[in-house]
Amino acid sequence: MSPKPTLDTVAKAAGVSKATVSQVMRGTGRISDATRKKVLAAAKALHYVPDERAASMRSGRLREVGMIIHHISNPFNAEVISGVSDRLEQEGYLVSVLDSQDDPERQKRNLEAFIKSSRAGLLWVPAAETTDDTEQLLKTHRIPTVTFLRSSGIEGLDHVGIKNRDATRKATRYLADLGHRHIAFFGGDANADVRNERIEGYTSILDEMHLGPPIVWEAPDDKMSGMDAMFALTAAHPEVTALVCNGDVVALGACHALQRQGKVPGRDVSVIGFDNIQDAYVSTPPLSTLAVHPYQLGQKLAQTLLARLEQPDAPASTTLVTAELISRESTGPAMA
Amino acid sequence: MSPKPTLDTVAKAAGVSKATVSQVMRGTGRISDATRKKVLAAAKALHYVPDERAASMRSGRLREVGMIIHHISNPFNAEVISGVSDRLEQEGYLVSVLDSQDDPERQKRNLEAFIKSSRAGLLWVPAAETTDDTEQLLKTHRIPTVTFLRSSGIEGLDHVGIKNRDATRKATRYLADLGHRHIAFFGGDANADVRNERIEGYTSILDEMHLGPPIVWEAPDDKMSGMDAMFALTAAHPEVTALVCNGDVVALGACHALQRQGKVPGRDVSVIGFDNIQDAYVSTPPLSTLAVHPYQLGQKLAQTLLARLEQPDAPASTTLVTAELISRESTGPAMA
DNA sequence: ACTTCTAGGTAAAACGATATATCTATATGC
DNA sequence: GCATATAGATATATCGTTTTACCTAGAAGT
Repeated sequence: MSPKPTLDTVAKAAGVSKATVSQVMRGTGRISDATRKKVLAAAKALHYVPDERAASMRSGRLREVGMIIHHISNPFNAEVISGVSDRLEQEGYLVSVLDSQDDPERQKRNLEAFIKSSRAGLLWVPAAETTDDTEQLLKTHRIPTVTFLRSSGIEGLDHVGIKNRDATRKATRYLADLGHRHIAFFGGDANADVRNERIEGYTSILDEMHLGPPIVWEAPDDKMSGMDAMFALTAAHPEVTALVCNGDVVALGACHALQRQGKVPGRDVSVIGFDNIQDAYVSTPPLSTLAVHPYQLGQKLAQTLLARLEQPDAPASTTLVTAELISRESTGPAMA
Repeated sequence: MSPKPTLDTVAKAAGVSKATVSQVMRGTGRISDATRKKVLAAAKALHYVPDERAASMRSGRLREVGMIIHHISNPFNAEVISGVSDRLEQEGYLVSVLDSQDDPERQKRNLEAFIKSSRAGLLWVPAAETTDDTEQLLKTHRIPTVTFLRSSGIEGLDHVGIKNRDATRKATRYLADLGHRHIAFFGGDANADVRNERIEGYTSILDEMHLGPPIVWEAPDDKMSGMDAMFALTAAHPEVTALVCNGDVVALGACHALQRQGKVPGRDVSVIGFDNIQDAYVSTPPLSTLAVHPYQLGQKLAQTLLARLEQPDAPASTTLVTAELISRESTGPAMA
């Protein structure tokens, strides 16, 4: 029944002033041991918890950062979140997550709510078709923002991403060294920047090793679609014996398709995924893939935001983390 | 360079008082059309956005609710979140999510941060080993809370759950009707309430149909562990020909184990999962499962919280949604 | 013409914290 | 012994809103 205790409540109970209580709670060190104990006792007894809203309003220090990501259910993202939270919690920040579901409308609503609620900064995976007015929103409100995985059209934002070009170069060269001569790039959405970078890496190796024209095949990023797209690809290009994929999920879909055709991934057709999700190594056969450590990426992300908050006017930074090629059983030498 | 615009900024620009601007922004309808237009124009020009913190402090109305869930990456949970958000956004609430990772320590930190930041209410999946002091925290601060999926030890909280007992009764009877005589319950953690309810349903059918003593087998909730546990189960109980599982993931793990043993799920051993995740119907063979519609569950959840916020002193409610049996190819008649 | 009502607007207090300036003893310097 | 530090506590202004009560004109009623 009693209303929420405030500084005043505690002050009265301890027989001191509000100012004193405030100083004790923040540990400024200007208060004597005797009164400090008194105040702490009173605070504990009343279950007093300071109201962050009031504190942040007056002090101008925000202690909460937001994340807006395209798919909260993606296991990779979940690991990123955990890396971010661990690092930012150390500095006393709370990290709360919004799911845009890769929907520009929803993302805009998220962003508007985000702005109203005054957070210190934003970690953001821009939705696929982010509209200009959404970008405008971020620009005019000058929110400290770090994008990750995907970059935005906005100048001057920090970014943490993956060395995509590098990664697919590694994967493609690996397949070529195994003797494959007809390698396709499989999966993803045509107008995605990230995918284009990956295709660039793939194509560059093809060029360097004179392996003919690139074969690039689209497929939405789920298993089912991956399977269907793979049926289409094998019909159109029966000569293909190796796949560099835009993601593990779609790669697993492709493997399924192969199996339904009586082929064995890793023997008849080699498949390399991207992401190293858990399913990649419990599938049959285990999937070769390009692995990025999402937890570390999350920590890097947190680090970048902290630096930005520290120095709001520093020039924008771009950090790219390398992907490592993990060879499992879905890849093997080309058959003679 | 200009600092963030406030009510005052807009008021000066429009040549009216703060109070007037405030009324226009909230649409109280007491302001004439002429001045309203003036104010709105000024607000737009300055990109003014009200500060939720100040507003909520004064009005006492909170417009943000939090969710704390055990695994943000679970696709089922992601769907729940989306149902919750859609419903609560209609009422002008922002929904932000924290991931406890099923870790009691992290959950407690989440909760403490949550309390400081003053949100209207909490949607909560209690972590597996939730400690007493965590529960105490919620109780003493009287936060409007709805638990879901798992229930807490706290009296008087609303709850939205699944008719677990009912679901596994359906599944077990279905298998028995297919002629199976040795049905095991597979997966989950020994001391989980939800699992116990499911085991109860399973056992009750065994009793009614005189199918011998229950066989209950533990397994952590990932594919790999499911596979390993299944090897152990077949070794210990070769007579088992059907499985009621505690989740799809673990069920898929079991199917894998069967395949590695040269057996065919649905022919040699029938398997029923729980959750109906996307993988369940793109696996080979597609997995029979108990389906709960997570989006609808989310909406129900939002509805329950809204009702609680409306009537803080209403008696606690419990809502259970039914799970539907979806029969796919991982189940079939017992072999003669 | 005089009261009474109402519409449209505003001043000022409040929400719960922090920050700044100020106050009062007591300790210190010479 | 007198000025001056200094430590410990406090009064008060402030952050950006909402709310309440009040004010002022012109409209309406008689």
